[in-house]
Amino acid sequence: MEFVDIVQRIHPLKKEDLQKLLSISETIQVSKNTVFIDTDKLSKYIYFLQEGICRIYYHKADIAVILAFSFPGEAMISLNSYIHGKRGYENIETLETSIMIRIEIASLQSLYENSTAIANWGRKLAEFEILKIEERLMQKLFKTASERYQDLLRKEANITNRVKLGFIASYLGVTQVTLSRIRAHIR
Amino acid sequence: MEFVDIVQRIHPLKKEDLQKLLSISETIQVSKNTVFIDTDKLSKYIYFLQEGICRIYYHKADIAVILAFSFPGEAMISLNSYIHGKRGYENIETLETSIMIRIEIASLQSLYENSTAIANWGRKLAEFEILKIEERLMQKLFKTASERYQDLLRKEANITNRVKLGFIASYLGVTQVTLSRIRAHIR
DNA sequence: AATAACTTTTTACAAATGTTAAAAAATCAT
DNA sequence: ATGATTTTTTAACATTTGTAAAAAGTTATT
Repeated sequence: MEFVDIVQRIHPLKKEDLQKLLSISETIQVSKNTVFIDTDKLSKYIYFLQEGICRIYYHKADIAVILAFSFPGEAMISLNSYIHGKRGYENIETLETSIMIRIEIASLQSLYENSTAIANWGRKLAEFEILKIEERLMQKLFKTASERYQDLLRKEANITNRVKLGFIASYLGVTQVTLSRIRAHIR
Repeated sequence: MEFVDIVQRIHPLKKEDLQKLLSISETIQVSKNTVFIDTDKLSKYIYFLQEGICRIYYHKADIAVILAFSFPGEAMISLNSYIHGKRGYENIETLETSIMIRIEIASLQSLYENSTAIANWGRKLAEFEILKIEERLMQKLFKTASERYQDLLRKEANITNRVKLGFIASYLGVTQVTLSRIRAHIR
């Protein structure tokens, strides 16, 4: 998906404002298994995934718990860095070599202060992030691991070929043994 | 907490912009056990709780699952109404007679279009909501029901006098039987 | 092709939570 | 205050999920 389309889908901008956003964005390639947003570090950038797949995870004691996978078109940020300019909690890692657009948060924020349209774009960006997280929470509250596994397959049919089952089990909030039982049961 | 303080804590506004916000807000009293945001209905307002306590809940099949309690100072909205202007999923009900400030969403949105400062206020409001939901999700992922119960007591020591345990169990995501076991174990 | 390293499934058993029902305790209304 | 209603706890049993270890399957490397 083109970055311009990702931007316009959030909140339509006139050429002039769009140009301002594009002028502070750059496309980068990140190789496989690279942690580009790191717990306890300040993240200077907001990223938009264009190609590839990433995992967002947190550390609980010594094990990693996967909160979500990111697919093309989605924004990826360290929430605490973006919102408070402080060190964050999430790790985000590429699971495949990925292409993404990054924007320096500081530059974006100065656009927010100087353009009503871009401030509203930033508002819609935040609002859509609310819906994304809300969706995750709802899924967690209302659906069984088995249902969530089947939802994931429906959304990304070949994810089991791209992401190992241990990661998917972590995302579902069950052990890999339980996921194996779910898989055995579905067939 | 005064509404002006709630507003300024989200994002400081100059007198002029603050005045615009105040001019479209009104204080209302809502009596106990009133559902003022209702599943499947469009909610025309955003609310800020000044006094009282509310529960945010969803219906799963025939039972209600409590997502959160709202305390003074917090915003309460039907997310889908606020963001998409469509019917929402959450129910919000007063558990005590409450005082709240309400603002018509449509009026607020026209302020967003015409004031950069208020657009940025709306952006910060959305960003803080992200953090609130993120916090809920994190608690759900990383903490046991027992830990979350103790966290709740630490935050609102007398909540067990104001909210029945069946509601607290629903919020914790366990049955009331399990909550009784937790309480018996803590003592 | 063979070995090593990693991933996934299976098994057996333990621990935690749910379900249902009943009893006990607390609260409310007259 | 007393009986009625609601809320909370306890008990017994069923079900689900976790833990640990072994087996089977897959992928990478020499």
